[in-house]
Amino acid sequence: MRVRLEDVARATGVSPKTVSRVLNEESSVKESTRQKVLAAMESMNYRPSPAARGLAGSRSFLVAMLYDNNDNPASTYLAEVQDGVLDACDAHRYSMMACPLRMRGQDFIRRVDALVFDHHIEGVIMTPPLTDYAPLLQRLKEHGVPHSSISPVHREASIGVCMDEQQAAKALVMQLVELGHRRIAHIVGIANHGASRWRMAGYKDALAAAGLPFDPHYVVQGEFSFGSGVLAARELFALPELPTAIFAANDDMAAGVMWAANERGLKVPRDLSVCGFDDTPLATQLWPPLTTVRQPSREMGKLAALQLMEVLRGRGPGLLVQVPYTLQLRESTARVP
Amino acid sequence: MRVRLEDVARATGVSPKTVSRVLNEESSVKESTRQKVLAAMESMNYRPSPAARGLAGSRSFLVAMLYDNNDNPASTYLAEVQDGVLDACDAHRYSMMACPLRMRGQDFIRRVDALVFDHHIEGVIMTPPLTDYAPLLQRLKEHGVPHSSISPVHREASIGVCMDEQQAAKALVMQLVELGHRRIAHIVGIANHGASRWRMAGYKDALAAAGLPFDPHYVVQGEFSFGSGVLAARELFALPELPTAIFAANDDMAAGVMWAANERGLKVPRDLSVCGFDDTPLATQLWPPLTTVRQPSREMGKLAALQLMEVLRGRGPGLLVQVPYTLQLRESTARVP
DNA sequence: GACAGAAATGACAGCGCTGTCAATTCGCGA
DNA sequence: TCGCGAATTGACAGCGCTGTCATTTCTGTC
Repeated sequence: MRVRLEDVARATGVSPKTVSRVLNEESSVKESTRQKVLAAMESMNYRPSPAARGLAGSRSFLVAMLYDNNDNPASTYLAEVQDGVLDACDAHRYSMMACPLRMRGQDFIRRVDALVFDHHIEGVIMTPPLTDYAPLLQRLKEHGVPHSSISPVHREASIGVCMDEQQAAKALVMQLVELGHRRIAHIVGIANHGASRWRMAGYKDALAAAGLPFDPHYVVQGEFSFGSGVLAARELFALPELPTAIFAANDDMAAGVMWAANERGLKVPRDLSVCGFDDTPLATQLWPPLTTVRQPSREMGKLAALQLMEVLRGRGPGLLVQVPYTLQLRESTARVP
Repeated sequence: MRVRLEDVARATGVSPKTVSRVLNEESSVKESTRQKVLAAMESMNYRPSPAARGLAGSRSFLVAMLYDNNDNPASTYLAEVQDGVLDACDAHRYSMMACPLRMRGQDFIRRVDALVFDHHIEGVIMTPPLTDYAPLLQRLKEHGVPHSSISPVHREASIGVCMDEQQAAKALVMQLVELGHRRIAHIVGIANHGASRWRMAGYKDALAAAGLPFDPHYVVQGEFSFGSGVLAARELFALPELPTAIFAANDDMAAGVMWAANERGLKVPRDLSVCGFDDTPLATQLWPPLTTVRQPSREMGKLAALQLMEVLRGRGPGLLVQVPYTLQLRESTARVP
């Protein structure tokens, strides 16, 4: 029926345990034996049973991708990250379970416990804002589950992947300055997201570098959603002196700004320059196409998963790797008339 | 350490096998016994080990969601479907593996075999165009794996979920007719997708019902992507008599049409009415907001998964359930001047 | 009240693999 | 050549559950 480890052992003339050792890449196997076993596995088309490995050993070859399910602000982002994670899993013969978590209530405890106890998941990959949700981190720590974070706020203690968002935001706003803009507004994202902080910090950095004053009136609170971008823009349009450029902390809000500009009869980029952050597909689907910062979500998912697996395979402590950003200068920004 | 089935048995005073029977909802257990066992499970917080169940029995409590990974046209759609599937899995204590498949090459065979042999998945949920990919269906059949389809082309032989897209498209185009439009163009989706056929058929139905002639010049081939929408619209704008309304087979292409309209200096909806299909988040983020048909993707994912589980639990042959559509009339369509 | 047949329950082996620990073989200096 | 620690390998039990088949306990009938 099924080719078992024992069959491979018999074919090779060694004990099942030795085959098991080869399978698990344990070091104490003579190279010649290893080759023989590998050859037999290959020719017999042997495929280990995850269920049996899970039952007998402690390993399950399962990782979980945890993400916030409360609102659905950027499902494109999640989809891309997930694709990247799956890529990495594929390469290392891991499987991934997608696990949406509701942050309010105790749901996440139940879910995490289920993952750990029922499925013996070996590790976790998280996206913001879960990356910095203390109760969750706490629970993972209690269970001793390694985790890899994508764009976590606390960079010191984390493994995973991040981008220098502050530097990217600064570069983006500097572009606006170079185009002659002096009244540059910023729409902030959800308060406790790292992304909000860094992008805001970059905005301030750029103002400072350009010798422009920081005016709190030009900073409006948003919450990463299209609708909040509309509202924030309306607020800015009510100011006595309109900004000539608006930097929204993500593309969705930037789209909202452009929507509100249309509503108000302002022509982008003639009357107003707009830029966002993330370079979601939306960015090139707006008219005019949106100037933004490309964040390689898929790549980041993959790298985060790879870092996790390094840890799981005991190949090192795991790193927080940094990926480069790219400015995407498009038609939604222009020189001040 | 861990509460095992044996522990529950001891606490209840029955044999492990009986507890197992309760766990698997087998019928030959006296009701009073069943209650006792269930109570014990509850109070001891017993959680069966999927690995052990998978090893011993034939069941794995795993289903796979298969989707096409070639291009990434509508990741929002996939993300919503996946959320729905996860919902259903949660309710029935199943786990889901996300499994992107490349249709070209033999990749899908390797992947499917891996799912079946390695993970013993019990069933599969598929999205278009996989739902009608003969080699895949063939392979699933060979393995005897039940599958549930979302919007499959061949409705007779399938279980899963669908929507009356033809009727929906017809209703949408009828709306345009009622607004006074006579020259209504259509941008078709990728050729072999059921969605393309049905939406086209609904378009024709509406023309016929309104007594309007079908003019092939007003039908342009697209491929569901934003870019293809732009190209198709440019083609239409090159016609001697411009259409007064364009029905694109999905929202992304409709967004492309609006983009091209901007490019061409046409004002939507004053000079041109535009409508799409799917009601993705994009629809409300465009200016003006897009008239479209709401397709409840998340609900559809959930229902497809539920149908699959009905089959897996032997509760019936499985149905192809139909979900209702909703017209979303927004500002991208207006009365002909 | 005895008995056939159905309903409910239990004993036991084993799913395919790995952990533990013991046994064997190897390499090398004395 | 002998002896010893290190490098390899193997024997065996058991992970937590379910399939098979035997056994016990109910039913209802005459």
